[in-house]
Amino acid sequence: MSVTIYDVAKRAGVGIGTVSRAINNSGSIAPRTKEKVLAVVKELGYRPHASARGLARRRTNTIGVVVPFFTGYFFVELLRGIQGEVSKFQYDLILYNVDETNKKEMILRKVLQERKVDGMLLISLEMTNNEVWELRRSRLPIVLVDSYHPDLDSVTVENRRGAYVATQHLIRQGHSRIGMIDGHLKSSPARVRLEGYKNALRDHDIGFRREYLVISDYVTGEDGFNRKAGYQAMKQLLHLGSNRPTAVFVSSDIQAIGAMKAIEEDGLNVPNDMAIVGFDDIELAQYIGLTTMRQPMFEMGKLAVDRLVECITDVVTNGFKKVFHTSLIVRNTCGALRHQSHNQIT
Amino acid sequence: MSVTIYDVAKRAGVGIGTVSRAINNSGSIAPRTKEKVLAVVKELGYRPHASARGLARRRTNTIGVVVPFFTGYFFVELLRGIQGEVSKFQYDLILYNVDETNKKEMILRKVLQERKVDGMLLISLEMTNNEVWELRRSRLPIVLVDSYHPDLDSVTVENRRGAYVATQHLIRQGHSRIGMIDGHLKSSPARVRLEGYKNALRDHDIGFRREYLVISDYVTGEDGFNRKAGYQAMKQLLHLGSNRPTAVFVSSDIQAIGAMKAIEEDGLNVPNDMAIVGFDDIELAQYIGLTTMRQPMFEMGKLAVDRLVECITDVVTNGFKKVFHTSLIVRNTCGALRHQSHNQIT
DNA sequence: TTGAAAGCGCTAACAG
DNA sequence: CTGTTAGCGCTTTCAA
Repeated sequence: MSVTIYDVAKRAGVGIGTVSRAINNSGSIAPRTKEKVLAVVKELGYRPHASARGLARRRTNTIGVVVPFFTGYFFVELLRGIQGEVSKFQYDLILYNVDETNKKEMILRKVLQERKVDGMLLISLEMTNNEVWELRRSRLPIVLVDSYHPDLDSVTVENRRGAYVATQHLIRQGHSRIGMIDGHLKSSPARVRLEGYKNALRDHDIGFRREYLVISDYVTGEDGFNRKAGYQAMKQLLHLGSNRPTAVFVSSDIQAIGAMKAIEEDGLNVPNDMAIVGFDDIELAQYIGLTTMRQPMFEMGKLAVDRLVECITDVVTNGFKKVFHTSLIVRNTCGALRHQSHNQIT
Repeated sequence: MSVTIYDVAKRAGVGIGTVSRAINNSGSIAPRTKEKVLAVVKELGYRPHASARGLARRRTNTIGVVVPFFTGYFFVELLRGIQGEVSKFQYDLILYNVDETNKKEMILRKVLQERKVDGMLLISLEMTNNEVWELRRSRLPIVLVDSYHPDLDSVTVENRRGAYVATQHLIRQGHSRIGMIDGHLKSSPARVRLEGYKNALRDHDIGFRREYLVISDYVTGEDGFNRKAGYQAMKQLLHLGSNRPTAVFVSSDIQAIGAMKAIEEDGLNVPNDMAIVGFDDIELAQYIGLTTMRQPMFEMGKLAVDRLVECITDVVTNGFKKVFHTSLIVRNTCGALRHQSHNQIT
């Protein structure tokens, strides 16, 4: 069958212990022996069997990423960052998807007990205290990405501030009837962005109007951060007729794209009839000239992996919290550049 | 530490063999015993250790997906289909990414020898005869997706026919100066689509003009199926001035989006000055009204997994070839609907 | 420095 | 039907 450590040992005329030491540069081993063994390893094309090694070493060199649904573009960018960094550390990556069938608790329990992974990245996942307690008890290294819990390491973004700045930007363009389209409030970024939006209104003495807030949860089981949800939400705002807002802060770019479709269908113009600011800065935002709050998704993924690997390999103390900044990217949909030339593709 | 099969056995007052039989419903076991064991399993929250099981059983219940880069939107759709089906079969999914650092051969060898997965899906990966030979020798079940080799199972799409239909559609709109923007020719879909394009021209007595064909390989290391590449390629076509084509078949929607940006920047209009047909039907195609050839990405992923699992669990004969059909989705960028109303979001 | 041997936790063959 | 035992392939003491 496959070549094993015994084959290598026999061929090199040594014991299997020596082979193991050679390939792991562990213990002490004579340079000459090591060389000889490594030559045989290459000759036979030997590579340790992952399960055997995992069993003996209690480490799989695999990390798990748990994502709620395929949240789409945000997640893809993040995954890019994660994937690159993971493979840099010579780890493999298992993708766990939570949805209606695979409930979060089930997956977490499964992952914790099977010990198929050495650590986990939980993406945009709201954790209850109970769940956190279980996680900590299992001693499996965990890093939260795009969500927060005081007792776990996390990599997040300044959602409150970001939403605040976005809203403020709209206010500064002279708007006072400013709506918001948000994702489902079970998502904590969605909740926090709503706060930021409200704070900005309050600080500028603009009253919050319930009818100007639309929470997208159009499709059950999803988080509302998708194009259709944005489309539906904007339709709802447009039904307000002449009372409609003149500007809307949309909680994700992909929803903003849907929203703009709705506006266009109504024969209205962005930004003249309705100004829009999104959130995320996905690749397409640039293309369609969407003003948005950039979050450094790629870097977030990368950093989360760095931290996770650190937790796995070193003994570290808990309490890592990294909060990335968002930045306002002004393009055409907010009206600020109304009389300037279009931006270039870079 | 973690609860093992011994803990369960002791608590239930049986041997470990019995526990194993109970949780695997293998061998024969008295209903009462089984019940008792299962109760203890639940009580203790026992779950077999993946590595130990993998070692003993020689099966990991994991499948690997190898993708070249993150080919973007096409891949995301595919992954959706794959992920859903994989978890339906109770498998986990390891994502391997091939890029400059992680060369294809390295990854394949690694995967074949580590035996971390029970089977592999290779996405859009061109395989040499040599590689195929090694794959077959390893006896690891493999299914090719979006690429083809006579000696391996594969799930593909009618690229030639698709490109033919797209081009023909443009011809039928009255165009005779028809260009093509293609991905890098190391990608077999790119090559085959080029053939389809040429065939359509030939069958309609239109000469192939070298200057109307632009191969995007703008960014090294990528396959050209991205927005910037499409943008650059269209720029190049527009440099032809009044000799430029009046219609272009673009090999992927995401390139088409870039191409349309270039057209717009030149102050030209789609479809009046330049008609466009794309390929893929990614989610955004609908939004921007892009006429395109739809390929059933989700279904392709699903079917590939079905077949792979079949290969893993049953003894099957080689030679599975599924070719999905493409279908022309007429929207606004080809000019066919010039005088009709816009399409709706569905 | 190195070989031999004892597990790692589980499955599966083998007695009973 | 069920307990015992021999591996699965590797890492890691423990002597030598």
